[in-house]
Amino acid sequence: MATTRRRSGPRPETAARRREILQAALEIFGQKGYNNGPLAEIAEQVEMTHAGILHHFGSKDRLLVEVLRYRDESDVEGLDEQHIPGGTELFRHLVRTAFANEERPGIVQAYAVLSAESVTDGNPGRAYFEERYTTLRGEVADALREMCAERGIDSPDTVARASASVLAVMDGLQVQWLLDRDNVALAEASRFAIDAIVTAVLDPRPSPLGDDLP
Amino acid sequence: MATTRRRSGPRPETAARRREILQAALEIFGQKGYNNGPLAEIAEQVEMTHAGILHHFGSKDRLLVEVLRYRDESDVEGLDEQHIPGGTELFRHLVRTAFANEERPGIVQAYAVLSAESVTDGNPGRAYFEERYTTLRGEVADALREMCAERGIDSPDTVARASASVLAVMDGLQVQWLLDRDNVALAEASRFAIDAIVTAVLDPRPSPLGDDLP
DNA sequence: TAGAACTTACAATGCTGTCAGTAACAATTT
DNA sequence: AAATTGTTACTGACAGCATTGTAAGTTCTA
Repeated sequence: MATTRRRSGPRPETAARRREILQAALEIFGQKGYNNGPLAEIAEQVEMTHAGILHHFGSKDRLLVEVLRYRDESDVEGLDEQHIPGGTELFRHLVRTAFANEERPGIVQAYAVLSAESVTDGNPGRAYFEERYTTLRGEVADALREMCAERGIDSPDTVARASASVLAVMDGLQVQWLLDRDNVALAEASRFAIDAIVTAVLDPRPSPLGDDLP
Repeated sequence: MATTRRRSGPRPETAARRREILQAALEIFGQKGYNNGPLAEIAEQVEMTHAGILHHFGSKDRLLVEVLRYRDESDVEGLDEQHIPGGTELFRHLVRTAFANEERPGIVQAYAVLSAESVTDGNPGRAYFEERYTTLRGEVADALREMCAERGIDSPDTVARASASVLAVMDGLQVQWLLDRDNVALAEASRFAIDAIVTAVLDPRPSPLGDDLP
């Protein structure tokens, strides 16, 4: 005999509250890293106790995973939105994002710190970043292939290397920028490097370093 | 009246013992990060208690600083040795190092994790990395200027952007590689990107992305 | 024989996670 | 419409562990 079950689910305001927590967590993890960013501090920022946060997310590990997903869903970063424009437009978008990021060092730092931390022993964010890089490289590669096709070029190896390189410069420059925010060359470098890499794909030239390297 | 002081200083074997500790610390910090890498674990690896390590280095903070300096002194990395060959040779050296690094993921990881961690609140390694990047950018810039001079080119802005970009790709690619070690494109990408960036300095071409960006 | 190189023991803190309880609320019953 | 009742969203207290650093004592050796 099936008794009539009483179900209520989360209350209307809870979704918003959780977003507040995720936002606060992003800030704290950004400033102090995941391992060094205590739940209590996140809790304090949303006027709650740390037990309250654990009520919502179960564990600190799960909170991190949700934080990373949250950053994707909201257009906080904007780098990898659902709908990516093809061809040239993607790179123009990347360059604009790089400039826009100057206004939000918090998110930039969170991303830089958490991605590097993710490669350490048993870090709960690792799977997220593995997948993320794979996806992003794929998107950049698609855009490059499209540009190649328009010009009647085909060079799969080059496209793969270039995709990784584009993401790498952007990440690497962010770390340097976080250590030296007044250095204008760092802000301008993304534009320069992306141009250089895309050009090398579309219009390859002989290496200035010789051809006898490993 | 100056009494004859009895001074002993460190014992002969101590220097070697400290190097053992630094090596162990580099490994542990590399695997788990600084914040998450306990002294006890480092101590265990050199068959000592954590108090023994504190006897030698005073505090965990000071140990980190010594670890970073140690990595420079020993040719562990090889990237920034005392005597850097000028011009083209520097870039050839960078490319070789990138390939060689495939054999030592431990050090690569230590570097990637610790540099990113250094941008967090009150991290004791921050000053080290700030200085390191400034120095390295300077060295790359010198090499680029030399190459420019040989070809009668002069473009200070470009040189500054390119120097930062070269270091950035290398660092960024390392993080991606740590997350996906079987991806051969990642190993080959440094070579590709460095070529692309150096070429863009020596032989600039119009941007494929248009000139209307921020 | 003083000082170097430790060890053991411990103090002090900080952190995550659990548990029991409380207040508010939403769904159901009366 | 009011009373009922299960559920949600917490709090406060605390267990339990990990970690850094200190202090006192021991052994060895220059």
